[in-house]
Amino acid sequence: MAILSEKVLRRLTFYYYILVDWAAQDQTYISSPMLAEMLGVDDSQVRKDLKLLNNNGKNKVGYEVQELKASIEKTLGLKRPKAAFIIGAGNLGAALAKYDNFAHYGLKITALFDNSMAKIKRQINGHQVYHTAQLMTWAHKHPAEIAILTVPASAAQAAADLAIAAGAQYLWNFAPAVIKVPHGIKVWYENIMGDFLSFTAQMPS
Amino acid sequence: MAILSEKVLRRLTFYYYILVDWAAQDQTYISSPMLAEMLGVDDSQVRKDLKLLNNNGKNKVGYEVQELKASIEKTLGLKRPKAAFIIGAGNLGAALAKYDNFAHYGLKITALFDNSMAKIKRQINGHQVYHTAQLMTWAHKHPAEIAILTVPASAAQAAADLAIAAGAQYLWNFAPAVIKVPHGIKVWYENIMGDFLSFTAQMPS
DNA sequence: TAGATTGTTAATCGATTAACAATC
DNA sequence: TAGATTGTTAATCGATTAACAATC
Repeated sequence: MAILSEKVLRRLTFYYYILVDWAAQDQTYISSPMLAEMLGVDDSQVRKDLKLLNNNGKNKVGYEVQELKASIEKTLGLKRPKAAFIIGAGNLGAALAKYDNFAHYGLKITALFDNSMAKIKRQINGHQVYHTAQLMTWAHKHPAEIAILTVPASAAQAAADLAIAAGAQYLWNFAPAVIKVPHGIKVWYENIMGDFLSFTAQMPS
Repeated sequence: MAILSEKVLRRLTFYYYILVDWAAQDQTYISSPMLAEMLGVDDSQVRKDLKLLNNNGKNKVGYEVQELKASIEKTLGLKRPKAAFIIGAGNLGAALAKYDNFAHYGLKITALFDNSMAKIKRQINGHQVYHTAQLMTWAHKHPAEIAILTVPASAAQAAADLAIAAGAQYLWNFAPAVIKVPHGIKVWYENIMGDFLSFTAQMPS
C-alpha cells in the first residue's frame, strides 16, 4: 500500500468515528455521499480515500460498515501494541495517564517521569512517576518507541534529547515549543495552544 | 488584511514560539532562512507568511524579533479577551481548567459543566463545576462565545447542541466524534486520538 | 565592495473537485 | 428498468518551492 498522506490519515480517523457509531446502531451500509456530507468534503474524495485501502463499495448501496471499520483499524494499526513513556507529570501528563482509552488504540503507557521531587513516587492511574534521572535505566528495561512530552516549553528540548537518548524514535510533543531532533526521529506537534490560536484568529475583532 | 489560511496560522504559532525564545535571549534580529530551518519549510515560505502580516525585513540582517513577535500577537488576537465554558469535567476537562497558560493567550474559563452528580459542586483551580442543567441560566448571565467540549464521544452531539443553545458560536471539540452543527457555527476538532493514530500509522509494521 | 538577505514572480507540486461511464 | 452509487480520469484549485533582481 502506498504511504498515506497526513490529510488522508486524518480523514480516516473521522470516517472511523462515524463507522463506530453506525456499527453500534447496526447499520450495514454507508455511502460515500453520506460520509462526505458528515465530514464536509467531496464524495469523490471519500471514494478515493477508501480505494487507497483497497475497499470496494457496492453500487447503489455503498460500503459495508463492518468491513470498512475493520479495514481502517488495520491501516491505522489499532491492533499493533505500542509502548510509550510520558515526560512531565503535570496536569496534562496526568490527564493522558488517566486516559484509559489509549489502550483501545494500541498505546500502552509504561511510566511517567518528572524533574520535580514533589511529583515522584506518586502513582497516577496505576502508573508510577519516577525522577527523570531514572529514565535511561528504566527505558533500558522497558523499551518504548514513543515518548510523550508534556513539559513546559522551556523544558521541551531537554526532554526531547533525553527521550531520544532513551531510545524513543517517535516524539509526541505537547509543549508549545519547536524542538530540534536528529534525522530519522519523528516529531508530532500536538499544538493545543496553537490550534486554539488559529481557531480564535478566525473570530471577528 | 486578507484572511489567513489554517496552514499559515499554524506556522505563525510556531514562529511565535521561536520568537518568544529568541526575545528571552535578547536576540534583536532573526532571518527567514533561520526560521525556515527550524520549522523545516522553505525560506521563501517564511518571507511570504511574514509579508502577509505587513512585516518588513531588513536586508542582510532579517526581521526585528520584538516587532515580529508583537505583530503575530496582534494577528492571533492574543490580547483580545475571550470567554469559554467547559462541558465535561473529567480528566481532560480538569486538565484544561488547570492550565493557567490559557489566560496568557486571552482565554478566560468561566465555569465547568458535567452530567455527573459526583463531579458537581467541586471546584477545579478556582472554577466551579455545575450540572449541565444549569448551563442555560449560567450562560445567560455569563455569555461565552467559545465552548470547550471534553465529553465522551457518545455525549458529544448533545453537548454541542447544548452549547449552541447557550450561545456559543465556536466549539472546540476534544471528543473523538464528528458533530453536526448549524451553518455559521464553527467547530475545531482537537482530534488528539486521531492525531495519535495518524502519527503511529507512519510506523513500520 | 562583496555577500547575505529580502520581496516577489514563475514553476512545480499535491490535494480537491467536477464529471461521467460503468454498474447493479 | 430507472436511478443511485461506484471508480476513475480530467480539470481546478491552492500551497510550496525555485529563482532571481533589488537592496544595503
